[in-house]
Amino acid sequence: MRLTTRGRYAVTAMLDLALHYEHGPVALAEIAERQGISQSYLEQLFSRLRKRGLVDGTRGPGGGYSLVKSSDLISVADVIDAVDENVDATRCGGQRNCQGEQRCLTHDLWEDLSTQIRDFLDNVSLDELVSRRSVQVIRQWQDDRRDVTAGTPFQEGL
Amino acid sequence: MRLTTRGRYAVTAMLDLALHYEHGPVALAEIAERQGISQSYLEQLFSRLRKRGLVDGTRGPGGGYSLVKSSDLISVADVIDAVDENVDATRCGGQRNCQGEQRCLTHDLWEDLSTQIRDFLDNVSLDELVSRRSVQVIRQWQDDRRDVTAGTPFQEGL
DNA sequence: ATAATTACCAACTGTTTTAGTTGGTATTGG
DNA sequence: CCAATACCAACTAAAACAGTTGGTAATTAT
Repeated sequence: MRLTTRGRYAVTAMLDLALHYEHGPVALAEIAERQGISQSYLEQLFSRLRKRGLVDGTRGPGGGYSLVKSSDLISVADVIDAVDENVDATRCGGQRNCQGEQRCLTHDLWEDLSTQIRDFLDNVSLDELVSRRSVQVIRQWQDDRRDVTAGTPFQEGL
Repeated sequence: MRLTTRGRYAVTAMLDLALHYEHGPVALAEIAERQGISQSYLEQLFSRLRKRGLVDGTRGPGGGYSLVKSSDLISVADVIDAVDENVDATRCGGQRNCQGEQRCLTHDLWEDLSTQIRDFLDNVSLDELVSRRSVQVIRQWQDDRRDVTAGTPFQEGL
């Protein structure tokens, strides 16, 4: 399992969606503003998320994205997998037997670690993240801020 | 804790060193040949490893690198830390409080995961890797191959 | 002394990935 | 019809990665 910043972006965006999709679809522009991620970069991420059947897009005014499954059925690992589908065929990127007859010395080590990471992320659902207090605090902050200073983004965290 | 391919290279090289340093210092040329890593790239990695006090270089013919501490006192996490010292100040790269007042939504998640990974890698010593059967098998293969086809590298695994 | 062997060092290079931009088309609600 | 949205492909700037080049310094063997 690869861990990239793109994966982190995707999880953040999906969590934002999980936090706001009760009132209908959420526009990417909203997520982009709240989370400080470029909208067209989000488009690329959501294109992959949609192809993996995690989200559903509806066009037109009032449109946006919504979750296909309920948030307790989507794990963080699901999101990362959807977005990091790229496979690094050249090197021993983790899940690959390095070359012809031989494996690299530390192959098993990285495979063990990868399993460990996957186990961890498989067992964290979006729903669980939503219910964390630390998340709720930030949600409140972000939602309030948006009401006051709509259209003036300055923060750009993950 | 960041996981990069550079870290993997470093761990592989350090493991090679742990496997061969009994007969005195090991030249980078040897490690480069056995593990299929470019020698000057290894130089860069060992420069960092030396500054962290993990290895010691001796110049001149018969020279090379040796471990400063015994291999059971060097963890995989030590090696990775030495080599990935670079800090990503701009984004929430893991150990950083993302911006002024606010943290990113998933900050705690990544911090938890990072702790998990560190716990894992802290508890794997080079010595433990040396004693793994999978490592011994590859070691045998690599050492044999070198005796026969010295100077003809074709494999380039991690 | 000299030559060979090694570490050590800094600057440069090609490739890939990342994050973002630009400029569109398609669909839909008001 | 118009505005808002998703959807799409091609391009771009910057960074990271892996490696190269061209050295200097120290040490051993001859």
